[in-house]
Amino acid sequence: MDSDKITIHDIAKLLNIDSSTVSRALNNSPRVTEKTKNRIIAKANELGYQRNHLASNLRLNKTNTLGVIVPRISRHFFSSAIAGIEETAYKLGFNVIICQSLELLEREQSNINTLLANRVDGVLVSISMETENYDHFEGLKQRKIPFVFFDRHCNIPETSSVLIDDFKAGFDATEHLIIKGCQSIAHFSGPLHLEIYKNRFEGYKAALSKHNLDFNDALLFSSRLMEQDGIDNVNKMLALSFRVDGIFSANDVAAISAMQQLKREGITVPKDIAVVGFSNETISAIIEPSLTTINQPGFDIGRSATELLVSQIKNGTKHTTNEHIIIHANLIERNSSQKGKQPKD
Amino acid sequence: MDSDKITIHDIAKLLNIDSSTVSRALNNSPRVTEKTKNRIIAKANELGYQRNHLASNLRLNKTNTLGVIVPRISRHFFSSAIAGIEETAYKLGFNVIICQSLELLEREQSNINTLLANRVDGVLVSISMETENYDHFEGLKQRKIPFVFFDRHCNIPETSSVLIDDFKAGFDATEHLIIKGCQSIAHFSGPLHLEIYKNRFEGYKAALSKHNLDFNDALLFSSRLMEQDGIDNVNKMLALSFRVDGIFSANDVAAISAMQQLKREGITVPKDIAVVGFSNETISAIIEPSLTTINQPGFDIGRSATELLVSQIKNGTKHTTNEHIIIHANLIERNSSQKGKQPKD
DNA sequence: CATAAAAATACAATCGATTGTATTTTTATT
DNA sequence: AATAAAAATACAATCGATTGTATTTTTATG
Repeated sequence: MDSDKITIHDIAKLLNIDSSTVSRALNNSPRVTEKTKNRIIAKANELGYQRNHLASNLRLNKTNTLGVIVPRISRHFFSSAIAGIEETAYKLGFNVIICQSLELLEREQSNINTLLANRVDGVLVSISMETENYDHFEGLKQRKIPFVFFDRHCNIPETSSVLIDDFKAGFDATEHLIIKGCQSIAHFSGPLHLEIYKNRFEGYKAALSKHNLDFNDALLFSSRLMEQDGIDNVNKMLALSFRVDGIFSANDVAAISAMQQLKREGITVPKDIAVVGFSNETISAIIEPSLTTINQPGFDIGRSATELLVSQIKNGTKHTTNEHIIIHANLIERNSSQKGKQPKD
Repeated sequence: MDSDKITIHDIAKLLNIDSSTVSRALNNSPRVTEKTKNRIIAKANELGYQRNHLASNLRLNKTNTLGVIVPRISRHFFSSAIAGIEETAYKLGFNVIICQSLELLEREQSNINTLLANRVDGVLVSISMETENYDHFEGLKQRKIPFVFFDRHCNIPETSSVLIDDFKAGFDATEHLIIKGCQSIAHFSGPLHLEIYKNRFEGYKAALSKHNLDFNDALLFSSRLMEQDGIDNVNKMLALSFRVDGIFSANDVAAISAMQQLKREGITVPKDIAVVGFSNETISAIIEPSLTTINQPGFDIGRSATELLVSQIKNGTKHTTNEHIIIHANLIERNSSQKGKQPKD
């Protein structure tokens, strides 16, 4: 009945053998005969034995736990990534502790302390918008706790990451607008000290350049890409002395609030101004016009980052890894960029 | 330097006292003098001591971990609830393991096994749509692991839950439609074996009854309330021999896909048919027309459920609790229900 | 059959914190 | 100063699994 109180000692006693043999058998050690192994496993199943991870982990000095730091769980991209992380982690025998930075550097630091106190075996991080200073990751390095950045990474030596090719995605998004006929394309960027936004911006410039369009400083709007920022950007943009006919926004949230503000101002998307977003939030397929955007496969990124992290944990500290995995992100063409055509469903 | 390797024994040695005294001091036991307590605490801080929870938990036979089972992390309501759970749990000194059932009974059962194997101290559950059979919760009961339902609960004796008043919310939503002028209101329900949907449905009927409208069986559409279900429901509804002028959907997802299908069919919301949803997904404020809906405060529900669970854990198994907390859910009036008026932003 | 080599299993310490019991130290009382 | 009572601290076992070393059993070989 009290099947959760069964220990290897109980099994040992019932079988008249030593608990060390039971332990070895259950860990499939070659030091135990196949025959006794089978007896032990049979008895363990019969009793409903479940290994006590606390004891095991204490002895082995590990926790089998991964820490995750994301800006915000409720963002679709991050909740998908977490789904991928959890699923992969459980499969590989790890638990997961999730922390939100809420885009605040201070909270990100305290998250790391929480994870340190919990002695996690490794950490997955997508940094906050405020993070320009990476000192708080030194604590992890010192204690030789491996960590992997996903999506929002930073350029410090000897770290690993799982990313999309933000340069290419920015390029694709911008080129798409150009092909659709845009000549004067604004870019709504996030903080440019973050690699992802820098790279998307570089991609934007490269696409302009390829198509012989000049980059105009006045068309770059950098913000935190919150809802209000999309509105503010549109207002600033409309105050310019020349016309804009396309917007590439580095996230969907700002793209959508921008579209709404444009509508309020009597400007038609995509006829007057075409819009491309980034991330493929659930809502983007549903609003009208539906939003052309870059699909960031959150689940895959989470899975891949977890696999990479666990492989680093298993390899031990033999070599400080510096691996970078690129996950493919494709453009999803919807109505907000169909310049010249009437949007249809 | 190796501050994560400091143990109570190190402190004891340096101070020439016994490790048991150190342990007691750090746990603020009255058996240690204030003076030595201070010396010990000072030394612990100096060395950057952090308690090894594995060892402590092994001895105390607990994990300080809560399990959470939700249908899907990426649903806005659940990710908000999880945010509330995590925040509260960390404050109270607990970690959290999150599992997704993906609305599948089988996965829900295996989630419970995962949590059992991890020896969680308590579980928070929002059951899947498939769950009609509650045997898998028996395992928790047998091992005296307390669990609290939140939002999607079930009617088994001796359990606790944190809910909104679904009856009242259903009543409010329906009455709102009636007040706006609807006379023939369809209800898109979830599986009626689930308490929440049953109660919302009862609220719907009660509102009709209060306003002397007959309940018509043909206007009840029960489904899993996925995107496709909203579309299917609309099609069935339009095939009826009489006109419908309002829809109360038990979630936003189905409400939104229904609105889109209505639009495709050339029916105007809210003029021809007014719509009220349930849950206040992020998207609901953004689509056009914006969706009138019931706001379920996910964060608060998560917080409250966690507090309840932890109090049960701390009380031990002295008495099987049977507490039910009701969190207020308010109607958010938006454009989709403004019958007779033109929707505006 | 004897004996060395190999295989299988038992013994015992360990991970770090906790806690009942035993011992030492301090305080109070005469 | 002696002694009992009380307070402070030390000792040692424990939680359950793991693992290096020691011992026993089995197998192989002459």
